[in-house]
Amino acid sequence: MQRVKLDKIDRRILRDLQEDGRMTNVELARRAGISAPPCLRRVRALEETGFIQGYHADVDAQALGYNVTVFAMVGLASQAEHDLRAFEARAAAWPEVRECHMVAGEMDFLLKIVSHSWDEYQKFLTTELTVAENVNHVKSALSIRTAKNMPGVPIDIEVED
Amino acid sequence: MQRVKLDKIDRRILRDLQEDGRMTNVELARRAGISAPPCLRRVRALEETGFIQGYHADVDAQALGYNVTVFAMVGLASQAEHDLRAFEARAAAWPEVRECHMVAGEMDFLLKIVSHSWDEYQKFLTTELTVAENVNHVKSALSIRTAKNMPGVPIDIEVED
DNA sequence: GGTGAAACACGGAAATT
DNA sequence: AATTTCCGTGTTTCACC
Repeated sequence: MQRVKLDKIDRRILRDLQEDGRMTNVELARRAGISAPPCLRRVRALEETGFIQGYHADVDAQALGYNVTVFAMVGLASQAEHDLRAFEARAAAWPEVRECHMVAGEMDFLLKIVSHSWDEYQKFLTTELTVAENVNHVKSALSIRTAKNMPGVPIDIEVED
Repeated sequence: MQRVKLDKIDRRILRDLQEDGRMTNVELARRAGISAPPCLRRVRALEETGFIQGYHADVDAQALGYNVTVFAMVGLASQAEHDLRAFEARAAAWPEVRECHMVAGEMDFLLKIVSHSWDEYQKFLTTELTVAENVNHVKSALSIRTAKNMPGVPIDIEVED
């Protein structure tokens, strides 16, 4: 990762693209207060230095039948680095597991899992997750409703460079 | 939300745009096996019916100095609908709170929070979250590392229409 | 869903400060 | 060194089949 400082224009670009990833370069430039070519160069630079890691359409999970989101709190029997990595690799391979975070506290991993139904989740839980190597215990927190779901991070453009 | 069935081409479009939200319409059409104009019509229809809720650049949180991600498990004193809504409104107004899910289980809400540092998080915790109306207890799970972070849902194009 | 055409945006190169 | 203007190329998006 580059440690070059971002100026106000860069942050403005990041904020706008985080808000609307399909904004055209001319509109982006207009908002940033510069002309299109340097704006595009900045975007390319932000992509190449990894500040922008990609662009994604936000697909409505429920519209596709994914009605159930569950956060699974997983405790492992062994926390040796090799065993942690092995579990992470297994979690990454399950398509219904969308996020896998190693956390400090009473659990070892927090997983965000999407399913078509509670039954489907239970099947995944009993035939995949709880029986996986080194998994000690799993607590499931079913998401009833999502009040906020903002991608990315807050970007304040009004700070000094 | 429309309950019209998506055909294989629609699912292909959704999958590709979820993967790369800035893919050009001609490339999208080429992959879907149709020409550009009908492809664009499908994309617009998917946007208007809400299957596609938006497009977002995936900004590297760490590169912007957000080194700390915390999952806060919040228990409320009162679970009356009015009080739940009040807490959700408050959570939605905090910019560092990126996600707020009401969950079933031992807690009431699961929040995903980003901060520049552990200190900044503790300040938020002690001056905002724990002192907020109706908040009973908060357990913080600091994310050590993220092994997987896939946006959206798995989209299988090879199912019958 | 496909075809053709106009409007527009992208992405160089040269000119400007 | 960076931004602005200009222009060729490709894409988007319209009307129509």
